[in-house]
Amino acid sequence: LRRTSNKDGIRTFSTDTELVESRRAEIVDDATRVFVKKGYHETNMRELAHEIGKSVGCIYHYVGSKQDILYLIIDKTNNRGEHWIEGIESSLKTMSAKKVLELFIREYYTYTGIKQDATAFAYQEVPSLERKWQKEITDAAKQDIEACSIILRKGVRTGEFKIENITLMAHNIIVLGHMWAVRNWYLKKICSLDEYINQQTTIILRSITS
Amino acid sequence: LRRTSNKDGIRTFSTDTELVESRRAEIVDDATRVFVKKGYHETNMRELAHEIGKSVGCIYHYVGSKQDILYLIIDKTNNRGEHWIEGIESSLKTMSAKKVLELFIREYYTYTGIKQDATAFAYQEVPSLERKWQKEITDAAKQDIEACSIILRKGVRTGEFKIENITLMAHNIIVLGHMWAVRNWYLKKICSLDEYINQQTTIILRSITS
Amino acid sequence: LRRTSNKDGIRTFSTDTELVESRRAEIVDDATRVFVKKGYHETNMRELAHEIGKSVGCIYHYVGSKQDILYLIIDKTNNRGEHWIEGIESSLKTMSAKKVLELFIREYYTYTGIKQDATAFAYQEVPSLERKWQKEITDAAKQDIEACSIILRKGVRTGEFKIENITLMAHNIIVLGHMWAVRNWYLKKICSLDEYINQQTTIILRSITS
Amino acid sequence: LRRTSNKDGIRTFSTDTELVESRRAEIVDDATRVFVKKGYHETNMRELAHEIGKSVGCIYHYVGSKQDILYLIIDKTNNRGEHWIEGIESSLKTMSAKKVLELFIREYYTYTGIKQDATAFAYQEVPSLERKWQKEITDAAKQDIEACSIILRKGVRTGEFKIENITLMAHNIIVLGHMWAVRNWYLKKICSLDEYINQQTTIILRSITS
DNA sequence: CATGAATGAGGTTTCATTCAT
DNA sequence: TATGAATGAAACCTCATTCAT
Repeated sequence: LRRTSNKDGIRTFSTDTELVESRRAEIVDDATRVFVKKGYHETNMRELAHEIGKSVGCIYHYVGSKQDILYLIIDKTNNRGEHWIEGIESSLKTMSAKKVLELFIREYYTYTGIKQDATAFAYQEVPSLERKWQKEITDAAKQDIEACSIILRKGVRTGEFKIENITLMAHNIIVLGHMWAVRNWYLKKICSLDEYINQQTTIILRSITS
Repeated sequence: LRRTSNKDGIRTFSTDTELVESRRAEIVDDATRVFVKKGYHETNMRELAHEIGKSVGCIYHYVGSKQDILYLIIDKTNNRGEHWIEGIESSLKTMSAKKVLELFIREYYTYTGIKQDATAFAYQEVPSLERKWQKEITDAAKQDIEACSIILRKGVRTGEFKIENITLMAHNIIVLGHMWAVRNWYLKKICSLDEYINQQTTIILRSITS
Repeated sequence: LRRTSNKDGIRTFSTDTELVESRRAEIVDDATRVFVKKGYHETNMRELAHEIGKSVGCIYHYVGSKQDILYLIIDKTNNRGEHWIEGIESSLKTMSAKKVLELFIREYYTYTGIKQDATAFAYQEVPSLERKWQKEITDAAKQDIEACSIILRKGVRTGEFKIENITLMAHNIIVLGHMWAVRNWYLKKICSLDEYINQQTTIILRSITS
Repeated sequence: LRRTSNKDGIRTFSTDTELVESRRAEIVDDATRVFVKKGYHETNMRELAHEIGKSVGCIYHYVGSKQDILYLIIDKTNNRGEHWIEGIESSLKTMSAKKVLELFIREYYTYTGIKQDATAFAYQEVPSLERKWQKEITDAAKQDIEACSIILRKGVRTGEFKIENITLMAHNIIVLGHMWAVRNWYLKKICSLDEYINQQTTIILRSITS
């Protein structure tokens, strides 16, 4: 049996693209749960298969290796950059930068909070991806910062914001969003996600409002 | 299997406490370098031994397992909480909270920056420690936040600062320090550590100055 | 590390009970041959796997450890107590104790003689089992002696035998059976198993016939 | 440092024969205790050294390898054959074979009983000696049987005994002596060594008295 | 002579991956 | 397509032995 190769560069047995997509979605979602709970390196394929209710063989029909699953999980937490940018650019036409920033923070932090496990997991496991994929992942990550930068730049241009280093500020905003997931073991004891969003928004705005 | 154990609960064959201390220090320092470069899970004990110029057997004289090394590395990046607190409390007697905070940020970020690799490594690998040790590590981590909180509380009391949620703010300050290490792949392209410290100090102060 | 375990408390990855039974039977039989020839401690798992024509991984599907194999081998030479007792009790209803004892000796010694290697091996290796299993093994061993005691007691009651210490005599009969295997390096030079059985029967009967 | 070689063919660093003898005696006696308790294969040299209050290096000054110690232990439980024979032959000149046999059994069983641990240990570990030494050990073991045979032969000649197979009978007598040690886990619950000797003597004599 | 730190080959066991069914 | 038994390379760790002190 020859293995075919799809656009992700991840091998499959099946050529039925739709089936591959749907099975992969199942595998990735379930594996995220399992890996987050037990750890990627600490979970072997037999356990994974058992936990997600599939056979080892079945998994390998839709995915070329264990690391492929890791890649798919991490990739899924990241590939939103373009998505944000589109929305932001149109919003900026009708709203103040401050308003757009508030909305962006709420949306981004909520989104990250929903995918909390996967986000925390990504922080942890990116370094064990092959270098080739690390590049893809970090490129995607840069898009989030770029999206945020667009808002900040606009605000500075309109005089709403006063920011010394826009990229650094955008970076701060993005990583503080991630921290809800990464440091949830600490933060969940001091506030809810909603409070976190409100309070961080206040803090951020105070530090950039001119 | 008679092995003595020292205060860390980490097994060793040697009873010469001083030798154990010094050999462990060597192992931990060298292993940090190797693990950071190649990854903890991706480096096997033979490679590690070769890279650090010791034999496998020699390593296992001073350490009970591979994970013990991981623990010692992570522990070393964390056990400073009490240290900060002492200095802070005495400084607060003679300086303004603002001044102490500036000094604290500079010191903490510099310290974290020097141990950049170990700090980033800790973020990545804490989840693969046994639960027992995770507790120890997170307890130590809380002390850093507590140290910072002391300064913020004082500033609020003296009216220098205006802060809605002190713990959250302290948490922000601490994690932004860590981010220099964790996100160095991105940040090093936009500023130096010194610039990072200066700019973050400005941002933080703007967001809390009353 | 999810592994199911069957009634023996010996771990396996398979849930197919029948397959487990049959593969274990193969492993135990073949391993007995190999261990007897090369020694348990002197044979490593790679060699064992090679000699029995299975892969190392395959062995570990059906058995949790090397010592499990040792236990299964030793257990197999022992778990017959109940079996004997049944037959003995029914025989004693229709035959004289002397006749039953003669038959028992012949059967027991023949059985032990067939499993010569395993019997000798058990004498040698029981001490290297964990204490928990040593108990199981010695309990099983006691049943053989009990089986023999039943015959002797009956004979004493009917006046056929005159025995000072029935348990000791039963013990003698059983261990002299084992000795064919354990001391075969010596005994095989002086008689055949058949001669051994006949002559020991004569000796035993002379010492207990009233 | 070259290693010299003494008459046993066991290497030493020291050429001071007397010191070697006395240190070896200490090592062998203490090691017997340790190996009997924890098992030969289950005790490593570090543990052994610790338990017998010597350093690893010190042991290796007087003994060439771990197996050498095993050999010396086993050898010590066996090399008595000639000793018995001498005494027996002179006794037979003045006493009846029956009387000499009684004395022999008492002495041999007592001697074996005193060295119970070493005797049991020898049964267990002979197979893990190199073939060359196994030969030496079994040759020594044969001398015990030969010693006993001399008595039986004399008794048959004088008409005191009636024995079908003298060697087998001698073998029985010897191994029943060993069994006190080997099966002590069972026998100690049913009689004392003294009772064991008395009762076995009775049983043996009943089976050979004409 | 005595010590015990150091060595590294080799032990047992795990586990990603394959492939016959 | 789906299964899970089988594979064997490679992981972690042990331990008999050496040798500088």
